Amino acid sequence: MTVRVRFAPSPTGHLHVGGARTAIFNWLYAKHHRGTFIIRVEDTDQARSTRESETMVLDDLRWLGLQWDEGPDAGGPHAPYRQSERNYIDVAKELIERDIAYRCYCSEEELELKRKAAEAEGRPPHYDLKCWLHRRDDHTPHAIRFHVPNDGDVTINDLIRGEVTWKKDSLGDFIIFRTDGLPTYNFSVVVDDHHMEITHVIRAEEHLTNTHRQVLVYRAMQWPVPEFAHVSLILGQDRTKLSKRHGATSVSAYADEGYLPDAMVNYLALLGWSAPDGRDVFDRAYAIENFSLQRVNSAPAVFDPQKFEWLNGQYIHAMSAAELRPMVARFFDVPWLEEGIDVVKTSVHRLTEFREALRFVTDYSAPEVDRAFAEAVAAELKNGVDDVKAFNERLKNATGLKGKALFQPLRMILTGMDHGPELVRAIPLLQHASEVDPSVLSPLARAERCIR
RNA sequence: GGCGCAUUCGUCUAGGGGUCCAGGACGCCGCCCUCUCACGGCGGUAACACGGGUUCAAAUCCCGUAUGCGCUACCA
Repeated sequence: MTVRVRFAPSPTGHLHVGGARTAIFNWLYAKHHRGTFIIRVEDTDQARSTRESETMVLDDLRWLGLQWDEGPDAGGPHAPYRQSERNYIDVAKELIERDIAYRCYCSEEELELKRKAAEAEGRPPHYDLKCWLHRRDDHTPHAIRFHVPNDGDVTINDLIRGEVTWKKDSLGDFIIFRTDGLPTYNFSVVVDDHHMEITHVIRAEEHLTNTHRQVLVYRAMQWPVPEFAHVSLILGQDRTKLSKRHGATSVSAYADEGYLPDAMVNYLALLGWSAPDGRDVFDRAYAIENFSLQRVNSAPAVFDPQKFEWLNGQYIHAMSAAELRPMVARFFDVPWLEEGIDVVKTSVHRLTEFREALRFVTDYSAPEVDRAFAEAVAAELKNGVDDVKAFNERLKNATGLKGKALFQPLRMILTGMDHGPELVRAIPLLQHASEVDPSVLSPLARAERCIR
């Protein structure tokens, strides 16, 4: 049987890192098994869902490079891929006819009162079965409930958590269709997953205790129950669920801060999953090849911005200036960008930092530099800088300065003489001329790097 | 309240009865490289929540406690 998995975002804003990780796990699982990765938009909550949000989420997914095989804009044999476009009422009607579901005419106010009374008396706040005991069928506004008999229990074998069991009497009759004519999540998700022939439901832990309701629907319809895998939550550094209070949490925010999609996929995959050989830095091909749900941790994970930034730096350092240039250009662009990137990239962890790292060239402010020093530099410059090491050596002897004291003012003078961009351009040539060894050339290059 | 899930260095984790006085990574500290800052290399710091069992042997299995989180909605 071929694996079919789906990521089902609610279009209520940008994709957040938690959702992104769930999407990544689904995608990795599908790719590993050469299966199908599907996107389905859960937009039955019309109050919160918008088409603009859907576009944003889809764009975020594309930015991450998680290409879907079926879904919005991709088509596929199991359309529609938006819940708002699917018909659910026929299934509900079938359940009513078979006396498994029933119409409920209770008002929300009435239910609210009963719930509070039950809680006050220490009883479970379950529905009191009023409309089940007095079933009727008329056109006054009503919701549809699923009847749960108080017998036996429901067990699933979660691929991440193992066996999880609930007693049926721990849950009351639940709504599958609202009065406004729209299906609830616990119902629509089952109908969708069944019609799309989803084989593995990989989703966040917050859905774990809804699963027993869904299994009941599968059983009632005599539909095959898919495999489940519930991934733990991502926490902020205060160990509460990651939210806006913790700073950037949306994928697009990280994109704006200069993080690379590959680094993000890598980091998020590491939050809960670990490579069999323990490596932290890996590309997509490696992750796909080695991914398995058995290696997904069931405990919640704290998002660590420092490690993410370090990892992003690893990607930047490993990339060539030519590869980096178009990505950096989104934030900052000059004609000599590629040469500049080449000079400073090892000191950068995020794409947005290139601007600051190259500031010494673009907008230095003329400092007070000792006149004698400036003249010494000018004199040495006349001799040329073909041998950087010798140049530095002569200058050091001439001024009696070294280290920071030497290079800071030197850099200022060089850029102050408007040689900045030319110097940056010259650096790769100098490097070449000085026969590879960076330690030989670098003094000048690195002097230019010195910002503070 | 009820039900469910979780608990290894500050953080991400390895570990699925003996090979663990617990390994790796980030961070932090130190050293090396270096005429500055980085990069890189080397080394160090630091953890099995607690209490009972089971067993010759438990981080690993079972029970309980504590703590955290989730669900218990006509949200998803």
